[in-house]
Amino acid sequence: MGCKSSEKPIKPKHRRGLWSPEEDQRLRNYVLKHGHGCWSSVPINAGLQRNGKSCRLRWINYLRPGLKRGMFCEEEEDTILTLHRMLGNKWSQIAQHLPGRTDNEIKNYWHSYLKKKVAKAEEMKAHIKTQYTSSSSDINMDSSSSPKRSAIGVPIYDSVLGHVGKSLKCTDQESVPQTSCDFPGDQANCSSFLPKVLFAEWLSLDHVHGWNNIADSGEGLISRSDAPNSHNPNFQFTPMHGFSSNDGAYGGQFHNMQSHASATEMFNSQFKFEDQFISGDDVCRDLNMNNDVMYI
DNA sequence: AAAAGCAGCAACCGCTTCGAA
DNA sequence: TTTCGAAGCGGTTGCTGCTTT
Repeated sequence: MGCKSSEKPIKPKHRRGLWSPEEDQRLRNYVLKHGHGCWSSVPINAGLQRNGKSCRLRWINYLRPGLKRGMFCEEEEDTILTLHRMLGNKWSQIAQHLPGRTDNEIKNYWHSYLKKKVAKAEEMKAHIKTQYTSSSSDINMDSSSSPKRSAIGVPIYDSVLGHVGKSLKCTDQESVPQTSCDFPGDQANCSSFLPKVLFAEWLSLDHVHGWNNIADSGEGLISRSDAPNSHNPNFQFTPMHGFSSNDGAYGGQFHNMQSHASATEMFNSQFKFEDQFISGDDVCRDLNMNNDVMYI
């Protein structure tokens, strides 16, 4: 920061509005050739009648190489929903976990589509809830099989009915029906099959692909026997690739977690699932955490 | 066929943070 | 320590194209 440009900007009249292809070309050529350096000098040097801020935005949101254009795929949608639930409107942080997507794009997508989808699903869920509470005698609502408990390990918008089946990804091929809960009546069933805890969100790709490293570094996160393999159907990765261990919302925190207490604190401060706000105590009570290793 | 309404997206605005002087 | 300018970020606006009436 603190770019000290020798050329003092002489209050030029800045063009506004949509960018023309020529402007895009100029900016692209300039940045690719020289780098942006100080954004306020970019429009001057590139011969654009825009302000630096506008150039920066145009570059970041549209011209930057590697940007994905077009529809969001299912995985990306899930990731946004999950991260939004955890982080709120931290679009830039969310964008960090979606390579090729910009914060602006994600924000727009949220406002124009996902927000409504979530709201609709919540509405639906509320409706279902009222139906169940009015005829709950045949539904086992004890703590071990209630949707609340099941939801603990699934920081995904399981209420987004369109995603219930997809997001929850019941991975136990043998014992779990391959249903996607297509109709409301399935929701209770489906939740009872949910894997109990999913911590994949806190893992970086390194951790996903390099369990040896974790063990070798003594930075036990999850016991090695629980590493994802075919014998461990409860283990699951969500589509959240790229969670870095030090800049991610949880990566760093989780790795620095030194005790049950701090884990609880983190849960308490960060996790709000659905309309049931589950405390970290609730979660940790069900876990056996020792020496920085979390057994599931 | 035309007007009104709506949705999606790009861009702008204003505030905050950060780093250099 | 303070000041200033640049960058970053999230909220909002406004344009455009599509759909509905």
